[in-house]
Amino acid sequence: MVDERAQKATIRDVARLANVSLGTISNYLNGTKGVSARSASAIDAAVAELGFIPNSGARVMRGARSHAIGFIIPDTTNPFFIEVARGIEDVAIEAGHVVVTCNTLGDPDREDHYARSLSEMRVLGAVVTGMTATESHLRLLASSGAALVVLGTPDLNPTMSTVSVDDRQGGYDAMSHLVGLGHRRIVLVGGPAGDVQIARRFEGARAAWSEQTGLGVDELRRVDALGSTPATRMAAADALLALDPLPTAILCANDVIALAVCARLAQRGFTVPGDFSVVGYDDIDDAQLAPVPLTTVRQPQFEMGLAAARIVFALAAGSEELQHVSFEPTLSVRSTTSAPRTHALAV
Amino acid sequence: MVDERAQKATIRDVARLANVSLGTISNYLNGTKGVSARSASAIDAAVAELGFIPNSGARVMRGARSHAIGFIIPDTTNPFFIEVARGIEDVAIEAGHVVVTCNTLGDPDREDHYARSLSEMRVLGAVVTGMTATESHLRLLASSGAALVVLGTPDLNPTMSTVSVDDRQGGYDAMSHLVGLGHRRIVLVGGPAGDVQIARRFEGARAAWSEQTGLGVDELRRVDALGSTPATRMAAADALLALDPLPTAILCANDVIALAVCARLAQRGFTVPGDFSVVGYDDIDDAQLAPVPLTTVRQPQFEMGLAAARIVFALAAGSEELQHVSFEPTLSVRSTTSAPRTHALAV
DNA sequence: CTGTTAGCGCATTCAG
DNA sequence: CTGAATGCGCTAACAG
Repeated sequence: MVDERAQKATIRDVARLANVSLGTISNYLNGTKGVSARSASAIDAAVAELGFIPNSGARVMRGARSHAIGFIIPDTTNPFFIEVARGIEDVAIEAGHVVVTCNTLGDPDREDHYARSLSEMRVLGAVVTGMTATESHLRLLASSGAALVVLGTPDLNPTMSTVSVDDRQGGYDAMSHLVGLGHRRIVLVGGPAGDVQIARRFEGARAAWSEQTGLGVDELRRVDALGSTPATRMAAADALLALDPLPTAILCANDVIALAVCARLAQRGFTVPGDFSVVGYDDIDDAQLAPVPLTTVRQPQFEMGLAAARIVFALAAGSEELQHVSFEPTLSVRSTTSAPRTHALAV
Repeated sequence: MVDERAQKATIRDVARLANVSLGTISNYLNGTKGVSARSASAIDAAVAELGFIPNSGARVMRGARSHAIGFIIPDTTNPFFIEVARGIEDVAIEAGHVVVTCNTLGDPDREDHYARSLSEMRVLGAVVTGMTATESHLRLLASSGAALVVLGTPDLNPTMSTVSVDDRQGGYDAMSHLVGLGHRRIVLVGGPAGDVQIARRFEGARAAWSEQTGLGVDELRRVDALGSTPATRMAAADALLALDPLPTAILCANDVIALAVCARLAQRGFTVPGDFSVVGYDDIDDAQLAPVPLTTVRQPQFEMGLAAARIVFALAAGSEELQHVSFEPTLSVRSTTSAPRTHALAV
């Protein structure tokens, strides 16, 4: 029953060995107050000898927040979120913190588990990807004292700080590009229903369409990937190929979908942009690495992570005011788009 | 200076409101002992009314481990690790824990930061990707009482539990496939130096080569991606195209490299497998999603995560014995490999 | 089944 | 600059 594994040294042991008092150690280790050089080196020696590791639980119990921030997302397999996470992580590390990535898969049970866990940990704050942000799990987290920043539009989250990109504009630009190239038979490829961001992008796309072509938005067809797996995206590509008449251009809700569509088209023997033009959204790394580099609307993922994390720290430091940082999407024209074939134009 | 943000309710407040004692609350909330139905409902009501959120720091301070496990990896942009993380996460959630993903980038400062942070948090354990595993940051973590499992070979980590896949065998199989197809001009494409896993894979590949062709291993050329970024992988592909004579087949250390190589070849106007056969390693999702589905050696990433996390919990529960779980790699032949062109055979 | 009590490791008083 | 005392929120051990 003996547990030899656990580290036993406490700050008291250090004090004893170094021959100084608790307070001095604490002051030295936390830089609260200066201590004499003699004490300092004695403490260093004792810490090293004992292998002393402060117990952050004790600090937290006294009312401090833990040195951790959460990042709540629906899907870790989307490189977009990973890149945002890298930005968050860099800021967190600089502040001596860690980030707990919470992959909810949109499952309420998992959302609840994570909100509760982060709350009990007394995390400093969290970056959440959200739609309503009034959801109960987020309220719980907020009530625990965590500083929340949502990756989403300010208008839907008036009471919280936000980091956003103008989705409507991005969709508008993507569609303008396609229309400008001469495309008039376009499909929108979306993801699982209920995603606000995607809705905004398509809203912008429809606006550009009717403004610039004078045609009705019902001329724009739509296909959705019914899930967040490779298989569902491939299926969406197949669905789109069953459309009659075939589209000449495909505007996707994100790059992961766009890349899957491109792959499927290639597998089916079609060429891009010869047979179809394709536009993505996000500009993940893989977009430029594709066999035919993807035309897409860029969101500055890493910078968004940086910004969100900085707001978390500012809020946690006592800043009262909501902050709303917004970035502009930028169309990145690469090689998956071109004018439609002449015979296609002659509908 | 008033901080209204933080949640103030403690277990004492709950006790007062529910009119029961501290001990009863604790017993009820933790399921340690049964309590009367009357008490239970009174407690539930009080918890809800007060919005009480237990402070895990207090529990940890009393000697318990925190409900978190770490996952230390060199590069979050490799989908391989993300998939392993998903496995770890599923087990963690089931046990009411969270996982802290630590992206070190191979930087000793970051490794140190994370080892220290996880130690101070008193995490239950950690899954580490490691080479030597005797590295100082891992020793620190172990000394904090965390249960460690390494994703790596048992022979290099005799003192720790491991989850591994037979890299040598995987490399052997990949090479056998290529040799069997008739390829005799093959390049090995590796990653940043010092990766033990890659060394093993190539070791197996060389063994298959000499056994099956009777040729010397110096006939096998090698090119390396000098970093873990898209750009370095593209550069490796370009380097390979500068070889004279050109290879007929390319054996890559992992899928991320292989996919980048395929993309670059396509961008340069070459066809796969027409001009070059390509083999990857890992079998990440993108492998089958590529325009031409990638032939690769599969490692069961998700299952590896599951296994590693289970060992962490077993160890933390007091199991003394080291565990070594190993998986078999399996060659997944898809469409990037075929016999070399005849003219290429006639060197 | 319930109530009481005694610390867990640390940072922050406050006196020297 | 140092030392001693206090209490943070909680659980385990024990007494009723």
